[in-house]
Amino acid sequence: MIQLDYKSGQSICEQVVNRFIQLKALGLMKGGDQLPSVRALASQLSVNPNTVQKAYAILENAGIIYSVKGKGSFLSDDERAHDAVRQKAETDFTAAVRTAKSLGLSQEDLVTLVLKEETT
Amino acid sequence: MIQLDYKSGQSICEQVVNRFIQLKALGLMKGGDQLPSVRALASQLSVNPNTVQKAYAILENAGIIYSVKGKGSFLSDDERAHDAVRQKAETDFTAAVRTAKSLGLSQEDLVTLVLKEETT
DNA sequence: TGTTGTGTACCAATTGAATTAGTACAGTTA
DNA sequence: TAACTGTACTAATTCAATTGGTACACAACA
Repeated sequence: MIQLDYKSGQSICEQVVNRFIQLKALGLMKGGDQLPSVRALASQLSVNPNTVQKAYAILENAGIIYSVKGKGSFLSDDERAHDAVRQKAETDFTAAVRTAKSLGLSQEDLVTLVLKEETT
Repeated sequence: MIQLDYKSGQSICEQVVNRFIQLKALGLMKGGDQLPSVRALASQLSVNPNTVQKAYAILENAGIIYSVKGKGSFLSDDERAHDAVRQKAETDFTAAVRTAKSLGLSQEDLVTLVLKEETT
C-alpha cells in the first residue's frame, strides 16, 4: 500500500502524507477506512515510528484523517479537507507552470505536455 | 538583476542558478554577456562567496556559462546547453503533472490552469 | 613593477531539517 | 491483566546548505 522511493527527493514523512492523500483521491481508500498503526507502518517501511507519527499528525491537522487513542487512525469523511488538498494541488501546479514558463516553455508546450501524459 | 526569495523554499544556490537561466530565456541577457563577479554578487546578496561560486560552477558544468580566470564569467552561446535546460524544464513539469493528477486533478483541470496563467 | 580584481580550491565550523533511538503515559479491546 | 492503539517527550545522529577564512593562479591596468 505504501512504498518509499528514496530517489524522489521527498522526505519519508512527505511521502507517507502524500501517499494516503493519493489513496483517497484514487478511490483505493474511503472515508472511515483504518490506516495501519503508527508502529506497524514504521516496521513495514523499516523506519522510525516517530517519522510515521509525524506524518499522521500532519494528516490529522489537515483534517484528512482522524485518530483515536487506543483505537487507531481513520480516513476522514470531511470533504472540506479534501477540497483543501485540491486547492493545494492547484497552487503547486500553478507554481510549476510559472517555473516552466520562466525557463522558456510556451503555453502551447505545456498544454501538449499535459495531454501527452497518459491518465492511469 | 538577482533577488533572493527566502520564502521560496529553494536554496540560495538553486535560486542563483535558476535566475541566470531565466534571464537568458527571457532575453534580458544574451550570449557573451558578463555575469557579476563571484565576490560582487555575494556582496550584493549578502551571501557567502562560496555559495555564489557553487552556483557558477553548476552553471559552467551545464555549459550555460563559461568562466575565465582573471577575467570573469560569461553567458554561453551554446544552444545545446540551453536545449538541455529546456529538456529539464519539460521533465520537471511532467513530474508536476503526475503529482497533480495523483492528487485528483483531471487533465481538463490542468489545461485550464495552464491557460489561466497569464504570460508575462 | 605592483596593485587590484577576477576565478578556483580548499578546510573547518555552523546551522537547520530530517531522522533515529529510547522512554513514558493514556486509552481500547479482549 | 495483557496486548494493542495514539501521543508526547528528550537526546543523539545524519546530512545538506551555508558560512568564514585562507590561499593560489591569472588578467588588466597604472
